[in-house]
Amino acid sequence: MARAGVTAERLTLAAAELADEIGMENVTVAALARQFGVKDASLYFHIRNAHDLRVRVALLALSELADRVASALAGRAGKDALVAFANAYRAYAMEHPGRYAAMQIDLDPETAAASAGVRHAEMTRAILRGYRLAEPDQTDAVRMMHSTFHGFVSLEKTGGFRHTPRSTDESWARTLDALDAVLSNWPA
Amino acid sequence: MARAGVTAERLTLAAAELADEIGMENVTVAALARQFGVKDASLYFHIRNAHDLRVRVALLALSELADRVASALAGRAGKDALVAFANAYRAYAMEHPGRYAAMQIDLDPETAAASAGVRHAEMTRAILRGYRLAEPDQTDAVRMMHSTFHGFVSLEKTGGFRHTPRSTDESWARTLDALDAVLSNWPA
DNA sequence: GGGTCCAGCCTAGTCGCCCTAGGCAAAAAA
DNA sequence: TTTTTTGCCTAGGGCGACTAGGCTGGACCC
Repeated sequence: MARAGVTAERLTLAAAELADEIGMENVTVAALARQFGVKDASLYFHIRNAHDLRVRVALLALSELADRVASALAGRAGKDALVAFANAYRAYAMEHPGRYAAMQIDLDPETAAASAGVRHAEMTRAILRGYRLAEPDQTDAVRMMHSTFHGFVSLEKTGGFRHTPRSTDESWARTLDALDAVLSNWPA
Repeated sequence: MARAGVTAERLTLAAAELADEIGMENVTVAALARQFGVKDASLYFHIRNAHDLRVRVALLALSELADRVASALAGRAGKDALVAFANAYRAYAMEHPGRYAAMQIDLDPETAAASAGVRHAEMTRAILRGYRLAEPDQTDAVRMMHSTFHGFVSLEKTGGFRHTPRSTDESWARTLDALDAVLSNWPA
């Protein structure tokens, strides 16, 4: 019998693409097996279980996102860097809704510590160097930034902004202006 | 055979409480039936299907949250109102993680239009009256506010802030200060 | 009080998914 | 070539979503 050449990496990538097409909640071990022309039981040689698969997709997504943010950030500083970061983040979420959804599962601490989430956090802090914030304001500002980005993207995707005609692109741009303003003048 | 007295309302409430205890993703029709000492098939007389149940829980949660925000807001204005709104929002999400998770499913437009989400939106706009913002800045500001609240709560819950020792309560308070500052001085 | 109706429960059964156990053949190693 | 490992298979159990069809307790009507 010809072997399908399944590996954990190929499974993870296929799961990520499937997630972007049909939604993460519909990515099942059985559906994935079908894509490879293989029985579902066979996949358990490569992944531990369904949760393991989701974690792998989340880690892939975190790493891809960190890469995109990193290259968007190259050579920029201040508001320029803030906007580049934010746009890279939102663009990734819009292009890859399934991967973005996968990123939201909570990883156990050691997995999270070994993930690209760390690079992500470092880049966020790097942006704030342009705004000269000392601790603990810096941590608070990082958290606010991240909250704004994630909250906006998440509400946009679940239709939380649909009831108003205003363009979400415009609102996004103005939100970034506001964020820049408050970071430049962080209240005591 | 003694009747269990199941109604759609009681099912919805029980599902909401179950969600807060074991997580929305574990609220199944079968589990709910067990709580009522009834077979799962029997529940289909009261709810259309599993999705219908989730929508009912979401609507219940939206309505409860709108009530709490409304009473928190009574008699307040300006930053006072902003903080009261935000704290009511976050407190609800922390007390009722399952209900909060249920709120995130996307409702079809007409259901959403008939939901308490509308009251919620009105109250958000009411807060902004204290900051004297005209359209379209008002809409942008509403979106930013909502993004910040939802993003913060959501990241806090999925452990996105765990890698830094800083108290999340403190960060939350400072984030609200920052939001107040930027709303008071919205960039042109 | 007896008959009718039907809401509210039931059993039985289908299907899809998750996962384990054990078998067999192809590919790789010895 | 022989042995080992690897990658797939079939079979099967458990659980959840949902449908079809049957029984019954209680409300209403005469």
